[in-house]
Amino acid sequence: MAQALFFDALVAWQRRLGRHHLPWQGTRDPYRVWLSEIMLQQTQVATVRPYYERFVQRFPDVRALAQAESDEVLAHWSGLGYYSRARHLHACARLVVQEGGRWPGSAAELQRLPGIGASTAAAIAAFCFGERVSILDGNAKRLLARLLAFGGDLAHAPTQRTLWQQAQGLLPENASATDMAAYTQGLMDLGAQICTRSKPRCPECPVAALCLGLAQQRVAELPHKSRRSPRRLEDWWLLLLRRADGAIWLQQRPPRGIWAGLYAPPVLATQHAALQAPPGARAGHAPTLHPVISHSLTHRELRLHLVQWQWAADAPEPVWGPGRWLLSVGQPPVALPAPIRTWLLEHLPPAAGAGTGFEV
DNA sequence: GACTCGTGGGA
DNA sequence: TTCCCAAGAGT
Repeated sequence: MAQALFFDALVAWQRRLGRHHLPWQGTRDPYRVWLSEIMLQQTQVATVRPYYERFVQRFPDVRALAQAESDEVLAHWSGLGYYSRARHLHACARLVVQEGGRWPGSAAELQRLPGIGASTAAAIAAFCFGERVSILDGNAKRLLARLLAFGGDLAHAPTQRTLWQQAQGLLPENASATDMAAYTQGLMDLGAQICTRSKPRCPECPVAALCLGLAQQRVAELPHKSRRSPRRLEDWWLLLLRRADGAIWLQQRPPRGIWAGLYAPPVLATQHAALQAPPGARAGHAPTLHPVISHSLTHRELRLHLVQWQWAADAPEPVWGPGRWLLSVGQPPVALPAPIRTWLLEHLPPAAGAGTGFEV
């Protein structure tokens, strides 16, 4: 197919009808572009927007981020998911600051930094430096699979590499820096607005005349991806130690696995263990069993059983550590898993001096 | 290569 | 309800 026609048509369309007012646009500051790309990994624009705004307000540049405590960085990521992104983000910021605050100037070098893979590196390099490299995010995969009538199974890595080579081949040798930025944004915008997963708006597509998938009437079946994740069911027993003033004991989770590094009630493996009065509980008081919370992750379906015990006024700190008592989820922000945050918002006592309206 | 890692939205 | 998946990367 005619590569130059596609590139030029997409650039022109992006300038006229693409998105230009997202919070992370209108800058070539690698810090902001990088931050947005990390947040947008596997996460929709509408979800990211408020997180991005809060994050840049608190951490306006890479030095501010590098100097922050990891707990506070995680707290600002709380609810966004895939928390290893926040850990890598923080490590990456410290590496960049170590290098005098200078970012690598190419996609190949960017990709060596933690949390930056091939597609994110290409996005940053194209937006900030106009480098002639192609992204291959979910939008680009879907769009290019249809455009090229590429029927390979995208669940397989070799197939993705092939598509990436095709994507790279669509870039004109003499593509300018500003065109590369518009083109890269165009891939994302066309995928998000026109070449959508279901009900693509082909009549409005600026490259419909070039689309092999459309010509072959295969748009609905492309892209092809096998394998769906089996989701196994797990029961977690959460120990809610409640102090007389309403505070709840939270324990920092281990550095690997689900909710790594976040704060949550201690998790016990069995119902039996959760129903044994923990040391420090008020004698003679039975536990309260709260309604089960169902929470689904990519590979698991969690059933969270919350078992609440009253904490004796004269008891020492709980033996489960490191941890902390929590009276309010508001200020300062705390790194909580989403379902735990939701539950605490309903069950913690109203904030002292309530009515500020910023408890979330 | 196959798994793992969150959360919310849409069909 | 159930499934897919969204500006993917690390192990």
